[in-house]
Amino acid sequence: MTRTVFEKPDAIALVAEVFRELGYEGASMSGITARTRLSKGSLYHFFPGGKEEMAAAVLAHVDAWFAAEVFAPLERDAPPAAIARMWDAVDAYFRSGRRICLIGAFALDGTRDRFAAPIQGYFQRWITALAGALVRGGVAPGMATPLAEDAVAGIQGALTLARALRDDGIFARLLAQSRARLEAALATAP
Amino acid sequence: MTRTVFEKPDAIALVAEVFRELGYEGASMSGITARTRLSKGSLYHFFPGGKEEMAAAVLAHVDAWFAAEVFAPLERDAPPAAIARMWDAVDAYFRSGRRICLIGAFALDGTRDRFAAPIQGYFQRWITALAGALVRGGVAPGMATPLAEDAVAGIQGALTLARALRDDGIFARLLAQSRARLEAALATAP
DNA sequence: TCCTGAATAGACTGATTGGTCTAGAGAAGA
DNA sequence: TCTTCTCTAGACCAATCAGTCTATTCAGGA
Repeated sequence: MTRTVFEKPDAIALVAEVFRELGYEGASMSGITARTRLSKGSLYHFFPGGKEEMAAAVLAHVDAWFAAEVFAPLERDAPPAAIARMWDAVDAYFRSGRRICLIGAFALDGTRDRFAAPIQGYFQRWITALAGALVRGGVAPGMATPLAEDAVAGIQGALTLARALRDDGIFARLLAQSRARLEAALATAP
Repeated sequence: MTRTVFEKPDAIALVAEVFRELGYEGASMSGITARTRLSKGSLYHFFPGGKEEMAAAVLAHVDAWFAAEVFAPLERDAPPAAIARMWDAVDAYFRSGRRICLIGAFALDGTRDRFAAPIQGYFQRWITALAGALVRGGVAPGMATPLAEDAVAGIQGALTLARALRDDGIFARLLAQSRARLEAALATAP
């Protein structure tokens, strides 16, 4: 019998795709084993806490990606470049709306209470980092947070509409509108 | 033994709240019977097709409410009044973000494929009706659809953020921003 | 008053669930 | 080569799942 050896990061990425496709409750252990080709033995070896630990690991994995590619640049780099990078990263990550935001989906799900802290932390940090970049870019502090909230909400809404309408163009169209609003705010800033 | 008699519309409303709370996959029959206080006998009497028929009835019920309270007025009434009514209806229906959009949640869920047609129809009609009202209000046809898409996406995103952040104020704040954008577009229209 | 049929309650069933456990494969160091 | 330890395979388990079925309760018409 051939033995394919995985490492934990591989397992997390595979499991993430299953949760993305089926949702937390919809992803049964048999569904996960079938799609990932990982046996129950492997899965429980990597995630002794079972499904809940798998989901927590997946959320942490997504959060880490955004922290490195989006949040940290927003907190660190020059505002216009960091914000431009954010839009590009978002479009690439969500594959023009064909991929969903697991953290957003979990927020709407019955799963919300179980993972409240990481879900809240992810969005909170995103909004705070973006608002901070806007302020550093010259936007009035009182305007920065509403603008940031609007941009993040716009992205989540765009993902919902892209999935609902199965329209490949709408995600990019909506992103372009949100992006233009932020750039207009930066352009009129002192 | 006391016998509490329900009618189908009552059953639909009760079941809708359970799906809202637990999601489609997360709502087991025992969970539904426990929360609605309807026995399996009653449930399968009203919905012989089981869970799937329950969910379809619930989606149709939500769609009918929006059709009557939002879409038809947008298609029929004077644009500024109809659009104002839309914002008020949305804020009231979603209870300032404490209630979620079942149709939006199903769109992100693994349930999406099962209910693709009603989900797509709901959002499509909303966007078309709103864009039509904007055009009748003097907005350039080329601008109306992007504006309408942006408004509907903004509402869905606001629901996601309200749930994720557990912030009672953010939903109203985001709605006010989207509303102001539409009103600005109408005000500058000829 | 007796029917009829809609509505209800909940025991029951086979399939599936999340999770456990044993057996063994294979890589790495001694 | 032998030993050790990580990882894999999948049989197995109790609990729960969606769905069926029978018995019963009522309300309304005849």
